[in-house]
Amino acid sequence: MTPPRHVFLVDGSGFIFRAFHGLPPMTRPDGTPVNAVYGFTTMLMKLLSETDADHVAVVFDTARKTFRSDIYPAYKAHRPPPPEELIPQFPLVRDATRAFDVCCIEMEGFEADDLIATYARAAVESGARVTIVSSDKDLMQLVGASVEMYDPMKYRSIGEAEVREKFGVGPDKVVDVQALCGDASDNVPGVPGIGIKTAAQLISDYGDLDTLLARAGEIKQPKRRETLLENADLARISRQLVRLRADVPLPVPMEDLAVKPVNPETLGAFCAAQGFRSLLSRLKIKAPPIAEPVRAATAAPTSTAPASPVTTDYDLVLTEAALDRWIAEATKAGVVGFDTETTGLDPLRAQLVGVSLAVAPGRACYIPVTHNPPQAQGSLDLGGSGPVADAPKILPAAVTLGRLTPLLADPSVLKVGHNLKYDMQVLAGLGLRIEALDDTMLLSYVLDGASHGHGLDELCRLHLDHTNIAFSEVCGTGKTQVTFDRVPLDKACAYAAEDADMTLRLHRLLKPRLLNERMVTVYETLERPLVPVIVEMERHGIKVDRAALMALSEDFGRRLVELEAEVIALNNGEAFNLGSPQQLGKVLFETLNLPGGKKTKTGQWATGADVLEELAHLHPLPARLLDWRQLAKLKSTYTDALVAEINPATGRVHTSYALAATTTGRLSSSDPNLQNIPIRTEEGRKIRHAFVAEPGHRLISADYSQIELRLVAHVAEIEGLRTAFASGADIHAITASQVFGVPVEGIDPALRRRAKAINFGIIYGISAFGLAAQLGISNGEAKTYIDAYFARYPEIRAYMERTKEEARTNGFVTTLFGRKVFTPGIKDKNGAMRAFAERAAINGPIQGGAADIIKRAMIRLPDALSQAGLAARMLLQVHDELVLEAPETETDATIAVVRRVMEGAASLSVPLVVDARAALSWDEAH
DNA sequence: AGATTCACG
DNA sequence: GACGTACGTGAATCTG
Repeated sequence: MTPPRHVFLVDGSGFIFRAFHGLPPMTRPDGTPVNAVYGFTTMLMKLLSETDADHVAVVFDTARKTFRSDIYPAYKAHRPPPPEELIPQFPLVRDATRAFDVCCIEMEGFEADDLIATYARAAVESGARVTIVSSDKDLMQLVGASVEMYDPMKYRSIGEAEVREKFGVGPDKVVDVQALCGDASDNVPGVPGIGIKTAAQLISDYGDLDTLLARAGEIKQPKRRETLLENADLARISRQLVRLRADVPLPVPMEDLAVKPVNPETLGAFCAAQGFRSLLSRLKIKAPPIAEPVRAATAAPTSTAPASPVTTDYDLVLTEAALDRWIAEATKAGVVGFDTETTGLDPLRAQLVGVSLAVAPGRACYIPVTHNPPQAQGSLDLGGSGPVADAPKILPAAVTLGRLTPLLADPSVLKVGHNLKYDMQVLAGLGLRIEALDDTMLLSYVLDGASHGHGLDELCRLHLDHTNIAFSEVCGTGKTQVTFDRVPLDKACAYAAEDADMTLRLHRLLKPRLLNERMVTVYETLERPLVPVIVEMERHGIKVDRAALMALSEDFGRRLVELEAEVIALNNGEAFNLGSPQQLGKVLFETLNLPGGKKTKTGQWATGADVLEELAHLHPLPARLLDWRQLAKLKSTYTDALVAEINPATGRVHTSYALAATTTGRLSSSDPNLQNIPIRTEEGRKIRHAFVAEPGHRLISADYSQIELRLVAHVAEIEGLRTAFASGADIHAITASQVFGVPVEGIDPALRRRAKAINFGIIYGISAFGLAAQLGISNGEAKTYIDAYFARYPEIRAYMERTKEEARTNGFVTTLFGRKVFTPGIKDKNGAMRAFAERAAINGPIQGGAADIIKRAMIRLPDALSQAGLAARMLLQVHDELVLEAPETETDATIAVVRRVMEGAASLSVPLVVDARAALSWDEAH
């Protein structure tokens, strides 16, 4: 028997819980939930393929009762039973472990952590290194010279430095610190009032817990001294609870942990039974490497560079013949991974540098279009000799683009990209169009929502166990960063071809999931067709009146100076930074001694607008400061910033819409954000007034009236609201009348305002606290309103319960178009977290449904306009509003088409109503 | 980098 | 009984 050299101890129980909460729900064909099993299986597959460990075990907890409950009955006693969907997964995870021919270890009366401690000790004593696969902080006490931890979900190693970062002390003192600060999630009491920071300080000062407790009388702070003296026993008990036992008799001898080669058939059978088809296909791809296991090699590389599952064959295309071969191959395949490389991130300014194509996994090429590799110093090289002459010669751009154009336009060849919006923008600048496209970013977004990001690198790590070449590795960072056209061709090829290759591989994995996971409709009718529409909107941009904005900036700047002087004067001439909430808090509540100060959760004085408004009754300073803040915000975020965003080539402002960013399916806008242009105040509207139409044109603003409340009425089937909407009258007044039992004519503005606030509250998953804060009334009063509302519209309560239940069962809720809005935290043991998730779940179908409807309208609008012979262009989307620019002579006809398309984008049990107007500026059109 | 504040729907 | 809350975003600024 060879002694172990590197032992892997996997915390199975810990992983199950994290995977369950961290991964979107998945079910086997028979309905058994398997998301944690899937996460576990991929994790183990990855670990085993990458590590040089020669001994591996997965360690589990058994029953809830352990020796610790004898010491302290409350230990972990408050934990709720595991979620129902998790229970069937416990045995399956053990099956998964056995499918890899890896040992499962567990023992009555001991936690997995104690077994891990024991095996780690045994391994270290026999001279081996140990890696504990877990992120559980309770295991951090075991870290040492030969023992490290590895967090399998964050791909992060935890050594002494990371432990010190977490606990403020080295691993040997972790137990003492935990004994003092306790652990709420395990019900370890600790010493009341002592948190992790204080505990670390105390242990650092006194060396260890026993010394500290013996000398507690010397502590200066009276409060701290007393609690320590009083709770010394509690600290000692806590230490017993957190200290892991390393002396458990080994249930399985160490030599049994020796790694055995995986039997692909056993593993394949298991994956097939669970419906893990993506893993199955990966197994098949990996068939040769598995037949000759990576870990059989004694000097296997460490985990940083996982072996690629298939051999890669990346070709740098420099001749017309090669280019033609690749294009022919792509055409024959009918599907091609596609990516562009450019000189920058802004697609309107970036230059195309090269294009990569992938025709099969591992088979890809890079076609340079315009490269300017760095010239050797001092060599201007006009004579054709020297280093530059040795650089490979690329095809003329006109030839390359000429050959690519028909491929891109060919509707029978599917171009698969990742965030194709970007590539389409760049190509559009060269007059190239793409027909027939799929976007892996959008596929990932509709399938997995916000459970993880949708960047190419992240998806490759997640689904393909592959770490892409980093952009920074190719182009450098900071001052030494170069644009892609300066990168040597071989390096550029390796990077660019990989992106196209990985995109195609992701597509093979993600596209088939659409059908199983019922996402075909959302992807095909809402997401994919929106891409070219957004491309056009972004490229077109909107005109802003530069002179008007600059004049506003100056005006705001002058008034800011005046206001600052006034505020300083009101602070007895004492200068401070008006933009610093911290300094302002001191001025208000310490210098001026104003009452009613609240603290934020970090212990700072809260100085939000609501606080300042309250204080305005007592002192002139807060009101001045509010004015200052408003102008400072408008100047820095809008007037100054927007002028800087004007594209010199077009004279217009071009925002960027994120298509895969929000949890609910909405778009978001950035660089600059044109979805939060001011409107609520008079000063703010001046900024909106600077968004204008070109000469001879008009801006048209068309917005859905009350679309979210209409969706509530429809989705929750609220009869009272439905009839109210059908009548076409003022919805908030009708609500007020129905809820408060007053005839509509008798509704005063205050009552209407309350009804309006409740209507909004419903959309947000109402709470008495939230409504009270909104209306400035007591919680109790808010509750009576909500009760009255529920009494009048009983269907709303049923909807809320139904939606929460849907979220608990599935892990997501759905919109009327079938979009999934994931609801992480819906089963969190923390009540506040859970309540938050519940409100988000209630809001999901409403906000998401409205997002679906306007997306559908946006997709239909361009065709509808051109069929009507209208030249109008869509410029902006602001969630429930579309902004268009139309020739002056066509405004009425355009409004008619826009209204028809928007109102007809969905057929609900309540009418969809659109308000639309045309004017010279956005302010007047809205 | 995180917290705070505030602009929008 | 206390806790911390309205839902969803992005940008600027201060601070450690």
